[in-house]
Amino acid sequence: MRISELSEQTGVPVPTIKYYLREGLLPEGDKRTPRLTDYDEQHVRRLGLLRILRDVGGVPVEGLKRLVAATETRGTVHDLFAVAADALAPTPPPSGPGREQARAVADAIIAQAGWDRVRGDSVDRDNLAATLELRAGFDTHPRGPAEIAPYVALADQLARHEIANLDDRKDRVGLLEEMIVGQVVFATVLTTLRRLAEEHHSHERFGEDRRD
Amino acid sequence: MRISELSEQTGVPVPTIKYYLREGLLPEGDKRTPRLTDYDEQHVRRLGLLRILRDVGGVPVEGLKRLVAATETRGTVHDLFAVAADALAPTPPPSGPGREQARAVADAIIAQAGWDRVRGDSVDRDNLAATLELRAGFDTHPRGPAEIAPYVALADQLARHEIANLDDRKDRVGLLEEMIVGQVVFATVLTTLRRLAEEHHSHERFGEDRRD
DNA sequence: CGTAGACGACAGTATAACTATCCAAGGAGG
DNA sequence: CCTCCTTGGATAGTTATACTGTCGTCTACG
Repeated sequence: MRISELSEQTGVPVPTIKYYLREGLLPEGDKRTPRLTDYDEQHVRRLGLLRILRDVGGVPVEGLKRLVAATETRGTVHDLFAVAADALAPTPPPSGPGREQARAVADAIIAQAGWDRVRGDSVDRDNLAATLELRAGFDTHPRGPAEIAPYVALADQLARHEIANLDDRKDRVGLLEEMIVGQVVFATVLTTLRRLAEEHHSHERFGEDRRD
Repeated sequence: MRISELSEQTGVPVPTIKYYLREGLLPEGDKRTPRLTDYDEQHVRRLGLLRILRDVGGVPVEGLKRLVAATETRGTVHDLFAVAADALAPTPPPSGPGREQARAVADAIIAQAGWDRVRGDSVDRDNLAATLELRAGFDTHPRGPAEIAPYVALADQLARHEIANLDDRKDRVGLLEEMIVGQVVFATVLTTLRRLAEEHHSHERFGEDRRD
């Protein structure tokens, strides 16, 4: 199929496809002649994946590049997932004054959860620390790790559920795609659902409350 | 306190403070004379709030403006929360071909959850629909509402927990702040924890799996 | 009384993610 | 064979967001 057809099928404009090609997000097509390149279903699918990650998940193009690079990872599927997790994680903000302590708290939370398969240099350890640090800076509350316990339990549930539901017939990259889409889409869904649920549940407590 | 002091205390550069002032995110200080304006603790706090929402939650300046405007809402605290939810929700992407059906599904999910206090025109109804629509376009799977049920249950739990934990001594805007920070910070925390948990739990199923 | 710092207006910058233009050439229809 | 449309490839331009910098003036404070 030609580039124009690829564009029609996916709804992605031709210049954008060219851009993705340049950035290496989309593999080159089959170059029949220097003037005619052939794209196939694989390209349609990849483009769909890229669009859903960007439009729904807000994953930046840089992250998409890391993800594409991650698919080259050798080793077990577990290794592949670990590299992808780093690719998907935002780059941690520059560390402030309380980072070291926050990092210790983050590590403690992970240990407490029993997540002993998480690499010591996982990007998300720093991300967790950074968030904790900023939060601590805002609110002078005590706010110990106890506050986070329910979220840890929830995340654990969620992860078990999603890992268990992956389709075993797929190949390694297929599994990765399913995992990523699930992660990104359901993170968005969950955030939206949570806002909806708070709107509903705030009625019981605050439906009559006109405090000033 | 002078603007330079406000800057030092919060770590936000003076030009940025001026920018926030121009945009109306920060209330004007007390103008003692045309050349001397006095800022106080309230400004320090507000600046901290703005920074945490932007740096941790990635809330765009536009959203912050809507949030500031929301604090003017009359009515019950529940009404206030509802307006804030709309302010915090991303603007739904332009609707595609399957939006109407997706919106019906979204409404059904909300009804099924028993969230009957959610306004009919809540922005998040459209957001949920938009996400569902994009997801459906990617994967040709059946993927009925059953798939979403566990997330609904989780969001319900989460919302109950957070509403119940709000500090009753605060005034309406104080409650709003606490709710917003909780929502934004814990959305980020949960996303990070989930990636960590998936890294851990993928080991059990895929730790030896080198499939090709 | 001299000057550092504040105000306010406005212009400039950085980054991300596209989008547009151009050109030469190949290929499909007639 | 001729014509015209489309492609590939390179490069330049655009839009949006979120700041950041400069300038002229003026005044509170030492």
